[in-house]
Amino acid sequence: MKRNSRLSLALHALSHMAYGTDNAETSANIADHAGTNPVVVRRVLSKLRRAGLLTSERGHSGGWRLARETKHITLADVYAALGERLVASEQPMETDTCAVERALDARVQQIMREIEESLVGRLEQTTIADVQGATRQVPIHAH
Amino acid sequence: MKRNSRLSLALHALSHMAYGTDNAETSANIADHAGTNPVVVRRVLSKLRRAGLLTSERGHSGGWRLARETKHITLADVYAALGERLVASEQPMETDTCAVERALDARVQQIMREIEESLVGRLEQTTIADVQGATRQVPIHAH
DNA sequence: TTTATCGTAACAATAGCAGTTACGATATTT
DNA sequence: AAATATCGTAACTGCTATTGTTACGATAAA
Repeated sequence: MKRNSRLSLALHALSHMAYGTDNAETSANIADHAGTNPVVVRRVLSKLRRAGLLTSERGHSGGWRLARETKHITLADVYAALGERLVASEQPMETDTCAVERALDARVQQIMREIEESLVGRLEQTTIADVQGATRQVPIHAH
Repeated sequence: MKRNSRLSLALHALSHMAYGTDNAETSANIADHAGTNPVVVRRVLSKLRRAGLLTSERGHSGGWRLARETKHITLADVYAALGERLVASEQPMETDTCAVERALDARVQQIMREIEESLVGRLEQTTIADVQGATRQVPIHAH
């Protein structure tokens, strides 16, 4: 995995869990399928848990479960849960520059925020159910 | 500067140059105003030059000039010139996984590409002239 | 009691990127 | 011609974010 791995890992994991039987998915299992490490999976999914998108159970036969139907989880939910800001970033304004530069800086940051908002708007239009989409009818088998 | 520094530096520099007199802007000058280093500026602006967004002249009294009017440079032009891919990334598909996983992977990547496209669509809606926008009437002075 | 699992801390390895120095190439100015 | 200013670019350093990994305690089922 490389860039945007958290977001794509999250989407991967959520979609994968949606296939699942009643059993909870373990982070080891998810990590296997996503080609990464159980701890990395737990790191990412724990953010989704804090945001109420899924639940986890400790102990023997524990694991992860979706907290809602896939069609009620949007990519914007996931994006927010991860705290991602792909476009805008929170930069404290420089105070030692002249007025023109400060104004220009503020304007650039405002534009970036507007584009970030528009990205989030787009993410709201897609759900995890949509991500499953075309793959949903593929028969389930033991991996 | 920190995240998305290349994009925001590019916007900063382009907007700044649009204020300019007939004289070319030097990378040292731009770097000063953007709070960074001349080499960093040249690194970023040379990509914009290769994309035909601006020109540069070497030698005494050389520097950078816009190649077009600001209203004919969109943020999508800049984004493409920089080769940025904020959402999607070109990941070679894993070949050693099972069919379900491959299908899911492909689907996630497709979704990311669609969102990337939608981001670019949004960027096409804004020009450098728009970035100047509210700051344009601020009087020019010697910095 | 054993086993499987999450939760989390700590650390190592990596990658990407900004910053910096240096210097050649080039063009203007004097 | 010489001096000067500027870009173009390579090479290197340092920083930061991220992923990978190990370890271990807490917890719950078998």
